[in-house]
Amino acid sequence: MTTHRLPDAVLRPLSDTHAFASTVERLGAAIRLGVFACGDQLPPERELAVKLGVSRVNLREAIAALREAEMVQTRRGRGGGTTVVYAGSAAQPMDQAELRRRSPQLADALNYRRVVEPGAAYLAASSELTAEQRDWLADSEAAVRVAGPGPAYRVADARLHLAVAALSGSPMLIEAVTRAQSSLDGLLSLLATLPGTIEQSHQSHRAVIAAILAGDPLAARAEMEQNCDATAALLRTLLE
Amino acid sequence: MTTHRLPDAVLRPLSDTHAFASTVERLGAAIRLGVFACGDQLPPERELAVKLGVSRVNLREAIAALREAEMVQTRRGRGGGTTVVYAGSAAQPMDQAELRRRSPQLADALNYRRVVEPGAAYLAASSELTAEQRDWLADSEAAVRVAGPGPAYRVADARLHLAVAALSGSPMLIEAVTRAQSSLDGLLSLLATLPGTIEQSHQSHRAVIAAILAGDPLAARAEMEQNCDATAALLRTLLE
DNA sequence: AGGTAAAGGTTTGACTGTCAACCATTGACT
DNA sequence: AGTCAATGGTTGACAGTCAAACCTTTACCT
Repeated sequence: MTTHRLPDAVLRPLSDTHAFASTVERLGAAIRLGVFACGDQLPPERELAVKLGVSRVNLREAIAALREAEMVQTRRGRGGGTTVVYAGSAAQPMDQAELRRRSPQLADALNYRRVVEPGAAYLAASSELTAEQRDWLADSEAAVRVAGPGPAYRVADARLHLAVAALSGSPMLIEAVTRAQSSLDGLLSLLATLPGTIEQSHQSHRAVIAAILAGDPLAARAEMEQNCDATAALLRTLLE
Repeated sequence: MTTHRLPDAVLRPLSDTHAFASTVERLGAAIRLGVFACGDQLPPERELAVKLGVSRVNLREAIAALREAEMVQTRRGRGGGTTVVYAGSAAQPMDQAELRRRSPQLADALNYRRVVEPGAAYLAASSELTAEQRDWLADSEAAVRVAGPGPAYRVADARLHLAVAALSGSPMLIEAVTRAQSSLDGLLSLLATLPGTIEQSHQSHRAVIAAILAGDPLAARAEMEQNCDATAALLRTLLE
């Protein structure tokens, strides 16, 4: 029976070995992806610890690590807190060695992304959006167009994709898109410097957002698929 | 700026507070979903602990819990081990109270499933499948047709869907489909007793598998979407 | 100036999970 | 019968995690 492959396919170690490392990873990803923009303040530690589901002690260790990496600054006292600094360029594009080493996971993430992001776009287009939500989408799209090449572009792009995911209204899909964007961050940063690619992406984004705002799920999905395919095609050549 | 919603959408507590509970959950799900069929032996504890990424002590506690629930039996000594018994009917269909309580999560899981399962079917249809893999698919589909209504049907159905996911070759998608199936298990068990529904599913499954074997990704996805939509339509009426 | 509130910083003790080594039981082989 | 090997069962030391209480710093308000 070939069915015996199922256990090996399904049973996997839980990635979350150490709460500390996992928190560094998640918080770092949130900052790199622009969930917190440069200059933003993180929520107070007590609050953030609850949101992340870790103890304050551990969250503090994680923040200390990010401070070490010069991604955040901390001020004490009333009105103090932890401030994001230098967001975006903290994601150094991968070098060749790392690319080759992580090639299988990256290829997987590209496939995954091609499934979940169009799915999120589909759902977002199916939803009744409030005026505020429509503005958010439009603003995010405009921000991508305004951002020049480089880290700023990458951050704006991630924010747009996460906004689409958020408007899908599905927590499981939001998490999925976040994971995909996070896994591919180093890779997508490589594309953020190619003006030709960026111009193409602008059109693609415009089409996706227009379809979502028009309430056309199939079109939104198709356009998002095209967007993923276009970037994936460029990236796969780097993954030999 | 409405963008301030991003942090709340993205930052979520990690569900995996206790390794023990999490292991019971994952192992139990694997058994309920038929990853291990009734009569199968689980791998030796030392091996399984590694695969699940938990200590042996914790795995043992989890197995003890499953033994308490009469889902497995354990024999000591050489050739001994833990054997799955009673697989499938251990998933009691949810009652009204639980349905209403978990309604939001279930609705989310239905959406999620509608994205990831068709995506997995698409990828599986895009892959070059070995003869063995093609047989696995065909056998899984036949097993669903042979299974009568009730728990046996639910298990065979889950195995088929997981097989499709496994053949997508994408670990991230396999995990996604596993999560979706696991979240919806209690709900889908409710449908496993309706002969009309089952007959409809048979045709749907046949179409999905045929499209995958024919190497037609778009058709495979479309058919899987129809399958998800059909069950979701029935289930959503239960989620008021 | 003084008080208060809001933040980060620190300490402590209990709990949980992990790891490694060892024990006990059973079947299979010689 | 005797031995071995594979398996589950048990224990104890160590490290990670957490919750809660407390300290320190700082800005704002009166």
